[in-house]
Amino acid sequence: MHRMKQNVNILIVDDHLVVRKGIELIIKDKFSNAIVHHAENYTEALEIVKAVGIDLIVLDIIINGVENVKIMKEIKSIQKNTKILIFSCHEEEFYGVRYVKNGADGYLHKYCTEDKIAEVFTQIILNGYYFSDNLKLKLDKNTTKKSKSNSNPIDMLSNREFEIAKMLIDGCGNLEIANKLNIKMSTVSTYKNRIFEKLYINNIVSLSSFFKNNIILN
Amino acid sequence: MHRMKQNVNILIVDDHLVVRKGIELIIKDKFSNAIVHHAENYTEALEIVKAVGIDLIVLDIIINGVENVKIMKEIKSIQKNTKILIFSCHEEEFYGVRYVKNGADGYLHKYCTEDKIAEVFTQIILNGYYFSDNLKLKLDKNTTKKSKSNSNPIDMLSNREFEIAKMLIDGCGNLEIANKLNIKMSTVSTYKNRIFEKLYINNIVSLSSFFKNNIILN
DNA sequence: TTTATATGTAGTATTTATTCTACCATTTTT
DNA sequence: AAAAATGGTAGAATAAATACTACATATAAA
Repeated sequence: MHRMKQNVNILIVDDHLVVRKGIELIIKDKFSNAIVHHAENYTEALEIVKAVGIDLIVLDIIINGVENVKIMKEIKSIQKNTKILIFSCHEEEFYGVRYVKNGADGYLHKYCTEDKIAEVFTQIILNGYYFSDNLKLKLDKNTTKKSKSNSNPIDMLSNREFEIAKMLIDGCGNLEIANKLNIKMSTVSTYKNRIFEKLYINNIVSLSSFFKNNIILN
Repeated sequence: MHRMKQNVNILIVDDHLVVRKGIELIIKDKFSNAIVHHAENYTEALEIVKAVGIDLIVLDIIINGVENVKIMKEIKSIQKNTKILIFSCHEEEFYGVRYVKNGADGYLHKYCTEDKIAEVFTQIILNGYYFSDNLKLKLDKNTTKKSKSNSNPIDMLSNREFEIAKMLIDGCGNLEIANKLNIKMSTVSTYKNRIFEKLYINNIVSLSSFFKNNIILN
């Protein structure tokens, strides 16, 4: 049977002071036993993780940043029991699976109530994780399939998919790509869909920033 | 000579609870005479403006929001002395001129220190405005010379074009945009063309990197 | 105060993109 | 070895995007 530790060390990582303050206020209000630490960037965050025994990290994610994944791994390698809660203003629907697969123990949208925050924090501290029902479902689907989750998601693209992804990023339209590669446009569409599915994205802007942040272009 | 009113009514408009809480905490800490109101959307905000004499509104600009400019005008039409401070996580470099030209009395980045917040709030309450040096410069250029040539090309976009550009960057499709803005898809296409022409580009990836590259990070 | 330009908006015809299904040849798993 | 994915490819129907034209109104220029 679980019991809440006497003191819970919580680290809030967010580059906006007001957000940190806001989270802190809510946490302190609900958990009298919480010790709240602040970090406004990943470097600072890692220093604190190294110095203090952090139970829960509230992490703001930079969309499509490779840093996100990297930092989660670093955190876990320093203190494998530290729980990571992604607290983002981006839709769980699109990013949840990817982050959980890469080490997050929970995903919470910034647009949520005070009570939700309390609930999620309690759950993640007591049970070690918190996933919405929707996210649970998606994770199930995804786990049954074999996953190369540890590596770069872009590695999951086949050669042809990769080739087409690059052309899309270059601003080529489907028809143009079809002509250049001597395949049908519908085929290009099929690839496009598969690429988007594999990377959990849904538009070309995301694709391009995804690639840029992973420095794989060319 | 100015003197701080006995009570200052401040309205914080932001869809994220944590942000509102954070701002409130800082404000209350610095201004004992502040009465803080919350609104999580524009409808709520307008109701409060109508009901209470608001001195200062802290307004989050919602990217892709139709409402940004419109709401500022509505606020001013209800209470022309209400000061509007844009408090955004988006670069002033990018949005500042546009919002100030449309009614904002100040622009502050969410990424700022507690002291900066205090300074800006004080200034805007006492003097009625706050602009960074950089923003002042840009505003001058934009007012005296009408040459839009040496300023940011993005400023050449009309409000509507700008609005649509942002939505495109966010990955919205034409139809989606048309529905959100209650206009025809062909109209969106027209805008898209004009945007591309004005910026000498021809695809959305370029558009997004165009915008990103025009953001001067602090 | 005309004139010209910019802006917000559509209609329609046409071009492109997407969806959904499907096929076959490799790989991988079981 | 048999079963299940993966990867490369389309066809056809449908949906979405674009080009081009057009027309008020607002705004700036002459």
